[in-house]
Amino acid sequence: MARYNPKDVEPRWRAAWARDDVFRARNDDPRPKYYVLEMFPYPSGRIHMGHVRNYAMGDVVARYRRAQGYAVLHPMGWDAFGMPAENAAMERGVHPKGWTYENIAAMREQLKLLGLSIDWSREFATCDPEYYGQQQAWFLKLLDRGLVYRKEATVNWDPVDMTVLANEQVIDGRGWRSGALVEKKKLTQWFLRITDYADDLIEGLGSLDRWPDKVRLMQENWIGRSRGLRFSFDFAGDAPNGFETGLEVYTTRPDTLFGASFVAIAPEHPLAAQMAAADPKVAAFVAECRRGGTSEAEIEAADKLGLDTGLRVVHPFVPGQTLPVWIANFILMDYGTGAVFGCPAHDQRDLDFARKYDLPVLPVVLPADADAATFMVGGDAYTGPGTIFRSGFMDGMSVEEAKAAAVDRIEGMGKGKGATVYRLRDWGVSRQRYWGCPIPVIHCPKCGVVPTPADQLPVILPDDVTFDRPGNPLLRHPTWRHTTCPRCSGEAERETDTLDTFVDSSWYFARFTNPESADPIDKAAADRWLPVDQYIGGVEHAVLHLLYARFVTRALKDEGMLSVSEPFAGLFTQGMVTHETYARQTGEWIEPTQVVLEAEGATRRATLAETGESLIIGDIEKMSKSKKNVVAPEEIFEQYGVDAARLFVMSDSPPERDVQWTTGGVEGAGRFVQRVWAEFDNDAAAATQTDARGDELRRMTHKTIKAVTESVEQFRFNSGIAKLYEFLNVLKGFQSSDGSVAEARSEALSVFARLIAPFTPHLAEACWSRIGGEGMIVDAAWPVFDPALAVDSEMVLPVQINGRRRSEIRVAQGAGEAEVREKALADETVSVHLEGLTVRKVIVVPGRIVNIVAG
RNA sequence: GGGGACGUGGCGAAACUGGUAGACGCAGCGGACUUAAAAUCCGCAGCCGCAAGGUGUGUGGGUUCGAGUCCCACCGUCCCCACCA
Repeated sequence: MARYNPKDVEPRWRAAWARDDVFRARNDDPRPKYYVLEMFPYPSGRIHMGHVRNYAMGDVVARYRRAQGYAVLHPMGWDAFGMPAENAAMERGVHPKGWTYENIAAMREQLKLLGLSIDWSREFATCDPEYYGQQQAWFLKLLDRGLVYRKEATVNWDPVDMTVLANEQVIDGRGWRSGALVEKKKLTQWFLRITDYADDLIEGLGSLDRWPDKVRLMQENWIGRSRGLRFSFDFAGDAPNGFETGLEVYTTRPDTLFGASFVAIAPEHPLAAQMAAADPKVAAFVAECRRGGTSEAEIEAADKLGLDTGLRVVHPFVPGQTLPVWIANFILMDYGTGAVFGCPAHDQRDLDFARKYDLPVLPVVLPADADAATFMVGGDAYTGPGTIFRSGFMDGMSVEEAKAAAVDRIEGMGKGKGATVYRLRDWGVSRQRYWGCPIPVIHCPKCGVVPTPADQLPVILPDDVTFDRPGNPLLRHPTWRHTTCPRCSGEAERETDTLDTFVDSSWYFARFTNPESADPIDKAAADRWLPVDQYIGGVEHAVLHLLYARFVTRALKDEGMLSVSEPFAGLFTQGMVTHETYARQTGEWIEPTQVVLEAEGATRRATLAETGESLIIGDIEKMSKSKKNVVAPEEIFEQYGVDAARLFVMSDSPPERDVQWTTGGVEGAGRFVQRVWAEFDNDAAAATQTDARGDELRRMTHKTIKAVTESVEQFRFNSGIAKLYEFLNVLKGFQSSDGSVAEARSEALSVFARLIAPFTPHLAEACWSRIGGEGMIVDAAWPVFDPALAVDSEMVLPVQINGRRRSEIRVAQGAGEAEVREKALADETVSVHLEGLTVRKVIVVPGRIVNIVAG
């Protein structure tokens, strides 16, 4: 018997799959389709364990569906534009293009080692002109439809990457890549009108029943729909210039209008700007507000600041009552109208502000158990339900009734309208970077913004650029941006901004259906394959990529290029690969490969291999270079084999949860691979008769088929793998030398090989070949579960007395309740425990349990 | 501040719609093989107890014949959003 040598066996099977081109998906394949996709990687140059886990999971699904007879599309590509390539260019003087394609080549080789069932013929990178040129084509169609526009806006400026960031890319006031504090800057930028689809994007979530609730909720919160009232206050006395129709505010609490004691506007509000121009005191205040940062800590610490403008507005419901207009630092210009009315009694921010500046606090919502005469608001605003009081026509109404009544009244007065407001902003897609898809428009001094004519696409990035200075290389290229206007043939300039790389990844799944198409999307191919049946990736894209992709899919559908609204019918968000960290007493991180671990009972010790120096065992964290807790996949493949690595990252934790990489764990997986092979290699078929022992094995076989199938269907790979371990342990007890089980055993081996094939495909091929399976296992059908063969003839029922397990009885399958009851009461151990007690009740749950209630 | 998820052995974790808690793996312990070690194989193992038995799924209550699972309160950890009117 030879030891199984993955280094020898695995490459052979990969070569065999490639030789037969087994994973190529054909658009004219008549079988039902199944599209499996994992979020495509950024070509950093090296794969890491996170990739191994992500792509192994997708491969399990793809191979399982293939075995079930689906026409499976499982493609791979590269999310290849972006900052790291430019950083490399600046740091090491390499060209982003060369750097990127070299990384792709290196990573492709590493990914291929994984033995994934990928159709490599469809591979592309988003930085291929054939891809981004098509992106430019649909971008111009959206421009034509008015879904793309240009405006001056205050944007998030990352001073390190020297580019604009979308709101989604600002985390706690810092750039998501650079970590630099983001600044506010006014720039003319390109936007995609995602807000046009805000409602539809929320509605659509309802149909995504195979998405995690968490992600749907995050998207819903991100879009942030709120219903309220938009209305205008008239000014008392002369209205400022441009505000003749009043000061417009937005509120979700029109029911509290009688409790209003001030109106506040944002420091960036046009009215504030106008007053600042005339009054240095106002100007100074506005400047002070602008200084505050936007990070969490700064907002937490920031005091409410306000300045009374001296202007007053008229209360819409109370004749003669006026309210002061303040400029306040806590009002956001880009939400609602940038102005609110303050009702301190029922809003905490308004209350804090009112207490600071000594403004009236007027309760108008009375909690159920409070007394109207004595109810007061102290330091906490009351935001709960209740009855409206001190509010004229709304008195006695509930909060909800009053909201509707106030909206009706304001609408009747012609002062405003019920309105829906979203937190979601339009998607700013301009990036002042080189390594991205050029925005295909031309700026003509006479004609304005002119789309690049279709026959001049793609607008290709020039290769001859320099990175010796920060900023956008396209802007300082000597010739690239100079062109002629397609309309008037006069001198004109190309747009030098490039598109946010999230645009690239918002439609690649559609391009995979026919990457060769002369149009952006081959509609027939897209109709054939979309939506993606199972999409797999990290939860960090819950609101970025996944929201953008849903939006672009809708926009392209409205353009007639796609038929689906939702690109991903099923979504799975997988957890990360983590590793324990080790550090010297000095705090210096130490790589796992240099650490020796020992255990004494429950105590674990780590020492430095070289010196024996005692190390600190730190937290378990996501593998990262900075903590030095990374394990290189290639070294693991070399040492234990690809299958062992794939098996381990899926076996130890539920797929949605983080998995902790341990040497012991992967060694265990490697041992299992060896034991599986030994079991197959040992097998020598003998006689073929089957008896009770054979039936017992057959029952186990069919129970395992059921369990593993369900595990794969429900993304519980860890449980499925555990069942396979168990199956192997049982199988060992049924050797072919025991002639009576030979037939059942050969069925068991055949089933085992096919069940494990999605997880450890190389090993499965070797086993299949060893038992003389027909063809390759990639083409073998998934085993079929036969319930009749899984039924035990006898079963063991636990017997409880007063809910405590005391004994167990053996009964025939399907035994009647009376028989079970009788047998339970007759049981010897049961009688002992029942001594001195009276049986009051016996509960028999068929096939489950017996509980005797006695006292 | 708002929203959400989760708390099970030394560790990662199982447990279908309420029905034998801890499957499977890691680490551990014992044994076989070996001159020895490694590897491999066989076995033990929640905790307390020699045993009988007791006890046990973050804490405290509740519903139920029966609760890891359902309900209430609390404690803790993690994630998302955040001066969003």
